[in-house]
Amino acid sequence: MAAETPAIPSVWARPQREAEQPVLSREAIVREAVAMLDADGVEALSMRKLGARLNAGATSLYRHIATKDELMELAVDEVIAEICVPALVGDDWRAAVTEAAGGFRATALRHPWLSAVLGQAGLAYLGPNLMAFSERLATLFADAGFPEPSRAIDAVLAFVLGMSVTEAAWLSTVARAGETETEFVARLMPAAREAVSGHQHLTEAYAAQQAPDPAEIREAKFAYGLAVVLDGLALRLPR
Amino acid sequence: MAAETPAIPSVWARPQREAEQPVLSREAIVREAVAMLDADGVEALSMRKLGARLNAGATSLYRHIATKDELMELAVDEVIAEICVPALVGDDWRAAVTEAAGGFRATALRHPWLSAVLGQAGLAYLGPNLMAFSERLATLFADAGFPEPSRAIDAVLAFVLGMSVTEAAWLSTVARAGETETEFVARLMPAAREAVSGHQHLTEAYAAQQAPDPAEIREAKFAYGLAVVLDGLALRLPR
DNA sequence: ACGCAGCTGCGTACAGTGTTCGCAATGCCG
DNA sequence: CGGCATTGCGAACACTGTACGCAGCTGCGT
Repeated sequence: MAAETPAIPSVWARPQREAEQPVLSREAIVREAVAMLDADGVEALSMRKLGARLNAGATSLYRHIATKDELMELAVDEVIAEICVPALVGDDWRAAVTEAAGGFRATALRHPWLSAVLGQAGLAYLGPNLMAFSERLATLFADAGFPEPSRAIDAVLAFVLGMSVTEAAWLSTVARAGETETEFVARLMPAAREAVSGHQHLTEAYAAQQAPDPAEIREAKFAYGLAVVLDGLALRLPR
Repeated sequence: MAAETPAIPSVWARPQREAEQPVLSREAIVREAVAMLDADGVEALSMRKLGARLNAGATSLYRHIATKDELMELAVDEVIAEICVPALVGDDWRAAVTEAAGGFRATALRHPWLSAVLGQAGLAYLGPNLMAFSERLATLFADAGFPEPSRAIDAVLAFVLGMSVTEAAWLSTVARAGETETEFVARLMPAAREAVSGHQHLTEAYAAQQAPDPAEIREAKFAYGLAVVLDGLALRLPR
């Protein structure tokens, strides 16, 4: 086996920073990680693959990031920034909260891995974007006149998170199967019928919901539940 | 290197089914898996370790279980069985729903890995115990006279799941640190103060909640949010 | 202008993961 | 007693996250 050519030292021989790919940075890593997570889900993200996408070795990433878990925290905070919480205009706090809740749901569905990560690490993150999100929510509820804004926030966030977790997990399963939601539902029908057999109310419920589009059902569920929560909160407003 | 001794065939030489440990069965595997998950969390469960705990090789488990994901589904359904939903007596549906919700939360906190798994798979499982749970909830809400029982169920389940996910993830983090909740809170204080600095309402909220026991705060949050949801649902009862 | 320190990238290596496959042993049934 | 289906298992494969030490580049102080 011949040794490699001794590599004449020349400017032209040197690779000149690999096609001018900009340097590895924490921001670039997080951005690319989010892209990979969006594209192929949480189990498709490995340090080696991520490094390859950035024209870098796997272990180079560790110069900018302590551990994969930390990378996940950063990715979470990155997408949290997408949610926008409107300020309160007039006294229509319901509209504002509804928009914020819808924004959270939209983000969770756009990045279905988010729910899985939150399930493992909770909302205990201290990232700046999550903090800003919470603060905007807090001002919203405080401006609306709620006596215990943080309690109200916790209630609506719990509902929104629970809904989003369920929906996102379902969508991930559908995506893994590589089918559309309607196809998947059709293919799951036999097993579902079998599972609910012998349970009277469940069978009725299954028979009842026959909307053309499963996405509409999900959206209606979310709207209904959110309205319930907001109604409950409204009772706690002074006057 | 000498070959092993040729193993004289004798009754006494044969291991006689390894200390009379009962045979490997699906139920035994799931039971032990739940025990390991409870003890050391979701990342401590590996097929090899699980096999070792059952005096078996890792790959022997695959005779009874198709894949680790399937094992997780079985584990989830196993612990779901712990939640008991009371039947409706009289017209006090709030008490019944509150008890069911509390049961869900208690189970989720007793098995903190549950939320992590549900975060990846949602409530889309079709296990018999989950089905029975849903059916009992459905009869409860139907008996209470709700026009759309499944909508009501979805709303309260979303809230309960969201709360439980958050709490369980927090508790898992605390457990990984190997401290009590109060210790961990104390150690996290500086970082938290730093994170909320510059956010007026958050700072106030942090200053406000100074209960002696963090567990009490969590419980109060849950009770408050659940009351909100139930109030909202009550408005949807006919009459 | 030069030397040196520190930062960045990376190849190798390690311990561990889920899962497949072929082989051995066992228990059951005719 | 013979054959068969089931069960357990060791080895192997393709991966994973990450520690470590070495190379090269950059920029600073003198």
